Amino acid sequence: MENFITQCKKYNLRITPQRTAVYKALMEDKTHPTADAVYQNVKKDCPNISLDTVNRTLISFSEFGIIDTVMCSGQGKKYDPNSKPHHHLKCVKCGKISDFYHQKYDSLKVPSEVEEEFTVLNKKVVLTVVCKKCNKKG
Amino acid sequence: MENFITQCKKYNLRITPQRTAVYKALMEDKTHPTADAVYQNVKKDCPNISLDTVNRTLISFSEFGIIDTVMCSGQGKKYDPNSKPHHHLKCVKCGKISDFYHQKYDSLKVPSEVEEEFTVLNKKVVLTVVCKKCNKKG
DNA sequence: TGACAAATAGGAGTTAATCCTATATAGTAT
DNA sequence: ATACTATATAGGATTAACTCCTATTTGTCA
Ligand SMILES: [Mn+2]
Ligand SMILES: [Mn+2]
Ligand SMILES: [Zn+2]
Ligand SMILES: [Zn+2]
Repeated sequence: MENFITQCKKYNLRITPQRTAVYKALMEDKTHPTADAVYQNVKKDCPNISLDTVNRTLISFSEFGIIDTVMCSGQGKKYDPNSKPHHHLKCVKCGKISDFYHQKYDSLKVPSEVEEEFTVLNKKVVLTVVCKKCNKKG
Repeated sequence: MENFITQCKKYNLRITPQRTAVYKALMEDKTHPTADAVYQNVKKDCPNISLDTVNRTLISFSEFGIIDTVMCSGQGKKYDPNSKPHHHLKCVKCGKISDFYHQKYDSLKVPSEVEEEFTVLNKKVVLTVVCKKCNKKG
């Protein structure tokens, strides 16, 4: 919790009851929750919180790297027709996903425990980033 | 294109003009398109195709590993409050994302070209898979 | 304690994605 | 070739995720 206060001060985020409740709910969450799932949890502590506030809070936390995004902001699912071995940069602000090529990453071995249990269709390294353009903006 | 026919036969997908057109459009696409973007491209060849068909086709292609998904099926963006170094298994059928821990992956170095241009908030290896449950179903 | 920018609730609006159903068609057997 | 049947399709309806809007409240700092 001290960590929360430190982070908020660092990024000039006001310490509101809503933000605190969202942070707490996240710290207890071992899943990969959707905004709505977080909303449902937070409501226990903070019954009047709005879904919009939860969404805004999650977005700002992710933009500062306090939490990671699994699927990023933006409109619609995205598909990847590029079948060459490659890796991804995913901008947490604008949602853009760019390819990069890096041989050292191509040769990663899938752990055998995983291969025994799952059919692996694709593997890549995904870096969550803030891109140059978005860095300039704010 | 022979590849397309091979894949379709392998998975018992009928070779329809719509499916062919979607495949062609994907092979020419160097971006990470949304279903709607694919739809707009395919319409040039195939003006009467419906968005629903494009969506279904993309989902089936991704389920067979013909293309990869960047953001997966399912409802809503997902956030990740787990701040320990870990990696992801993303089931392309049910959309579930599970954590796995694998030390060899934790120590990946970010290429310096990337670090110079981007602020890196997080890095992980993401494996697109079909999970055990979904494998059984079909 | 007062001033002000930041944050919030709640509802409206906007898209993406899925579902539904009647029609069409690809593949296969005759 | 022809007929048959499961598969696939178009197009519209519905659902649900997300964002935007505006009046009101609240945290922070002087
Ligand atoms: Mn890619
Ligand atoms: Mn995770
Ligand atoms: Zn960006
Ligand atoms: Zn699954």
